[in-house]
Amino acid sequence: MVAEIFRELGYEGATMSLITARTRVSKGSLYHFFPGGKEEMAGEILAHIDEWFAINVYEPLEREAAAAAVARMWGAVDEYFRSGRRICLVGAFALDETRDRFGSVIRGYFRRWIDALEGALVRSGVDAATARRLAEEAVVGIQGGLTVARALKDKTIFSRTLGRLRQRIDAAIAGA
Amino acid sequence: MVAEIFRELGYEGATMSLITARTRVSKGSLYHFFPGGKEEMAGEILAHIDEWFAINVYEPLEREAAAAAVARMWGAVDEYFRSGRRICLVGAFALDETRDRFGSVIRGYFRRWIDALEGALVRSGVDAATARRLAEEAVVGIQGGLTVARALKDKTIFSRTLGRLRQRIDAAIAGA
DNA sequence: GTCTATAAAGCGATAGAC
DNA sequence: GTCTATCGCTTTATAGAC
Repeated sequence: MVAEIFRELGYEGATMSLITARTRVSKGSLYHFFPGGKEEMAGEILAHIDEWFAINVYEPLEREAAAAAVARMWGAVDEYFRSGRRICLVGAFALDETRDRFGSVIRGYFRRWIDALEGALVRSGVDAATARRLAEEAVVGIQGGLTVARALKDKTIFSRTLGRLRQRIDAAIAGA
Repeated sequence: MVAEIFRELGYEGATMSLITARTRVSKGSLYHFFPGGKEEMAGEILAHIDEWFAINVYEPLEREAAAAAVARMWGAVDEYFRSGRRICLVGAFALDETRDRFGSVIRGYFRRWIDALEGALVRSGVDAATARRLAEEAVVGIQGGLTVARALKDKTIFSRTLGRLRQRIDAAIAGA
């Protein structure tokens, strides 16, 4: 709910007044739950996102049968970003002045995603160099797809991007 | 100069006080040149970006020999984004609340880029469906590469992304 | 715990001297 | 044209009643 306000308007755009108005929770209560104020709220939202990706993306990629985990990733990503209607808050924070504030979380999000996908591809028989290249390409492509989809107000761009990346990775797994 | 402040901190993060401090031009003078204030400044910066891309990217793609124009695009893009040290202000604006304010400029930037690249690929003999797919993939990939490069503070991600996209498009032109 | 009222600071923008 | 001083408003954050 609050996360959606940040996703829609960015860190600066999501003012406390707007958050109280939309959640119908007063500032007093908001500061009761988040004594650290806005920064703590955003921090917990980022932690929640990281937890979701850990459970639904990173851990399956790290632990489950590689091909199945990769297949599962596409579904999870498509679901999470609502097929392109939602942007990636971590990516958005990486581009503005919040970058420094949440730098380590932002770095961890992208690094772990790329590393986990690379690992799964290696385990499924793809050679190391190709796995690294494909993993980086996938995470980069997803971010770009979300950005351009929102810029053009055309969510089909994200779907097509996801489809292209999936096809390429599936081919590498099949050919391994 | 001012553009760099916006690129670094985003629309909200680039406050007028900060702009006066860094440019050593007082607010009075700033408002003398930009009566419309901050919004006008950002608008002119976006217009300047659009002009640069029109001259160095779109028009060559639309007018020059297709293969040469595509080759030129990679150089122009790498130069403009300083090999990944600079982000795309248009992409950043697409993700925050400025999206609505500059919506048509943002849409125009991405649409014209994809369309121009698609056109050049078609003219160089690539079939229509493949050209559209490759053009979209390139612009999406560039945006994603810039985002992830900044998030991981690793500009080599952008270089590798550009290399991958270039290779794929060159192969399509060569095979056409 | 939840609220209203308000403080303190920073914001974009303006006035007016020079 | 450029500056300083300041306006009016919004921001984050707090105080204190209930």
